[in-house]
Amino acid sequence: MPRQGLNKQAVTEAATALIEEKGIAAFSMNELARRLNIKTASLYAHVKGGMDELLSDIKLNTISQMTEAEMAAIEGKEKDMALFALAEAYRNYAKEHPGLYMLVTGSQHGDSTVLEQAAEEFSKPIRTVLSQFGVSEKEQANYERVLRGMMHGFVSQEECGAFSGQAANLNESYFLAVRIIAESLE
Amino acid sequence: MPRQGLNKQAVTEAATALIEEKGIAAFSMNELARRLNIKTASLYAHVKGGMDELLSDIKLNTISQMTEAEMAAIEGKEKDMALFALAEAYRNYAKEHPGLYMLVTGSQHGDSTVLEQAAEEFSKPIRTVLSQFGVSEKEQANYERVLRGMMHGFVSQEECGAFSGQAANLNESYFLAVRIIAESLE
DNA sequence: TTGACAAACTAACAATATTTGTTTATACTG
DNA sequence: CAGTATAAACAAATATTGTTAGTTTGTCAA
Repeated sequence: MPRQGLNKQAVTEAATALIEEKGIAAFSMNELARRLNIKTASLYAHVKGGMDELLSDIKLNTISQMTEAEMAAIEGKEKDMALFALAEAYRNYAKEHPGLYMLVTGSQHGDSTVLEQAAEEFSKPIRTVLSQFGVSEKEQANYERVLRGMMHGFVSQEECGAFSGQAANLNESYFLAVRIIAESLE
Repeated sequence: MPRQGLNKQAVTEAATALIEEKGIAAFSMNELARRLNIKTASLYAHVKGGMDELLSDIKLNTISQMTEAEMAAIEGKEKDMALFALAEAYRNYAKEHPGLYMLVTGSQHGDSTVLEQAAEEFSKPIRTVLSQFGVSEKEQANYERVLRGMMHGFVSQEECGAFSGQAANLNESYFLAVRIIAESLE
């Protein structure tokens, strides 16, 4: 009855905040509605596509923010410096927004349209950096996969606690991973 | 009424087969029961811990099989040859059992006990290979993370379709990734 | 003031995992 | 062979999920 005048954007922002706080596993339409002080069914007035549309929107927003942070990080830098800055920005975003990062990189639902648009935007900073090295177009495509695989693999395993061994700190390991790629690019 | 005499192992195998065929997203206790021609509630007679226990068991089995395949692949090989064989075996297993691989590497549920045992077993083939190179204990821990991150990141992104770009084939890209690490190890 | 729009509600459905209590087929025992 | 015990399978019910349809009711504009 109080009627607070929600709209799609407010709902999406609340959902994003919820995922950031509690993680993707704890997210549910019920929890989101409770957070907004409305009944669960009322959510569908604002986000007609339901949970799928909601999560797709959040994914797209997240990808935009992440690439934006990466582009800002590499701005004005060249070759090695740009590469290290990119890798650091990538990992930092994942660590600062673990829930959102997991949502974006979690494969499950085949939102082919979302995924395709995402793949395009996602690789822009990487291509920007790699184009500064003197490698062929074909080699650049290879290195894009190598770099992306490396960054995602390291970050996702770090986040889910797979790197438990205490020896050697994680920053050092990640730095080594990027340095290996940098050296190979010359 | 027919009474077919199921046991826990048979249920686990059926669940594994279901995940292999339809993928982890399509798995449910209902679907599993239908497959076994029993009612859903009857499953709990065999697997008392419910779905969690069932999936944990499958995860552990999968990890064992995967490491077994890797150990077999590197058997008798040295240094570079062992490294390439390990990387190939890792990727092959993931491609042959995409559903199981996703189940194991999907982070969500914090089965801390399962995860810890998994992490130990999972890294055994990697440590076996890396110990053949003349690097310090500490450097070896770094390279373990690098290699694991690389393999998982590449394979998981390949599997969820993130490597859409047509230029350069995926085998070549993966080979490059491993070669970069191999060269750095010398 | 009145009307219209839409925000929010109630009620209901289907599908999920799971628990409890009951039947009953099978295997073992006297 | 008869009888009993074990447990395989069941039916019924509960608590969550996400979601749809229909209804009430603020709120804003005419």
